[in-house]
Amino acid sequence: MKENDNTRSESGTSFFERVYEVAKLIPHGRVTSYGAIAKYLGAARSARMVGWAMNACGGREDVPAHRVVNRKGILTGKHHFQGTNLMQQLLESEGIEVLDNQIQNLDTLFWDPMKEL
DNA sequence: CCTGTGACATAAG
DNA sequence: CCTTATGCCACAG
Repeated sequence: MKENDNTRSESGTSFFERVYEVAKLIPHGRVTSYGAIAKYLGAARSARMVGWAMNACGGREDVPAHRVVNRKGILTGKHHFQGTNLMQQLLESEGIEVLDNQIQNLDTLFWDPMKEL
């Protein structure tokens, strides 16, 4: 095996797609954090990549990016949605309480892929 | 190979 | 919770 596998663009299974896969696994009415997803993928320190993956998701409506928030439960990425309040609307539509861009009852709504899967 | 980037996480103030 | 700074890592060019 070559340890020097620069640019692992193999098999089309990029780190990004894995993020999308996990995002799709998020149950309705639940939320998770970028770090949790990153950790589940084996890259706990790549939480930023998770967010960046979402940025690249553009168009992948299959990816419920609105269910992914930062550790505080704040809708940090809402700026990337088309509507300023679109993200919140989506969350509320799933029965999630959102106040001032922050998810309420986060401890109850939080969904950890490491724990649930 | 190097540089830039980014929707985080953590620490310190 | 805020800002500021640092780390960290994968990907694009």
